[in-house]
Amino acid sequence: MTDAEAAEALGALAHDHRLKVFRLLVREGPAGLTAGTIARRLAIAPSALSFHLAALERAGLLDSRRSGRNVIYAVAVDSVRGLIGFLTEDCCRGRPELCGAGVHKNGVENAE
Amino acid sequence: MTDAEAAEALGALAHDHRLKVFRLLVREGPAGLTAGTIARRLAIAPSALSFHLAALERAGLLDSRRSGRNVIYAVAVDSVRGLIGFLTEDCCRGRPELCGAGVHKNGVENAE
DNA sequence: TCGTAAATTCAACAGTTCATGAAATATTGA
DNA sequence: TCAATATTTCATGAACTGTTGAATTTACGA
Repeated sequence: MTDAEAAEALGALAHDHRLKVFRLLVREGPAGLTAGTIARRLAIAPSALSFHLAALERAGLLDSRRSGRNVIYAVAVDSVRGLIGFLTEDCCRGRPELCGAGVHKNGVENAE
Repeated sequence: MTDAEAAEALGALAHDHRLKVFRLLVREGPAGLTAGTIARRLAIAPSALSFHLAALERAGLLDSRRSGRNVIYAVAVDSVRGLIGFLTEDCCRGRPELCGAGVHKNGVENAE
């Protein structure tokens, strides 16, 4: 992943409507939702939603597939994992104890 | 974390210079680097860097502290973790097997 | 083939963001 | 206090982004 690709993905998420769409689709998982369902649930005008879905898809965060008259959008799981890995790459120069990362390895999370 | 806070943080990361600054500081960990060092390493004009550091700090992604004539910037570890958690919250409605999340629990990562 | 539904595209406008370089502020040591 | 160093602030203009509603495209069923 290049800096430019990561910046595009982050920019795609950096908008209230798109972030809500993204989080809604994260919850749905690979099954996804139709554009119409998303528009109704989030009360976003169809043309605005289409604009935002296109931005998320262009950034690689969503995949779409047609199903009859509907278009189903779903989160692109691998891209999201790639983006998160990119952000935390080589954290603390490989000494995760410096920032408390890595506590997941024994299944214990910080209380918060 | 609210949608607006998350969107601000993501927007702060959605720029080539700021993303490079952030990733550099992730590598350095809590020790951080001075503004001047960052400017030199990334070849960014001081005034532009200051603008970008301020955006990252305003978004809660960096902390700063003064040390003599220098200002040291370091990644705000907890905020970053909070942001990532926010993005993946309730992933696949709690069935991580649907998207392959959770494989970390046994220490095995997807080959990629 | 029509009519309807679902989604996308388009153009215009308002608002926001960013690079630049000059000026200002903060800190140190002579 | 003065000069030097580190950093920030500010004004400008160019480029980009998001909203709106109308028009268009695609698919389905009668």
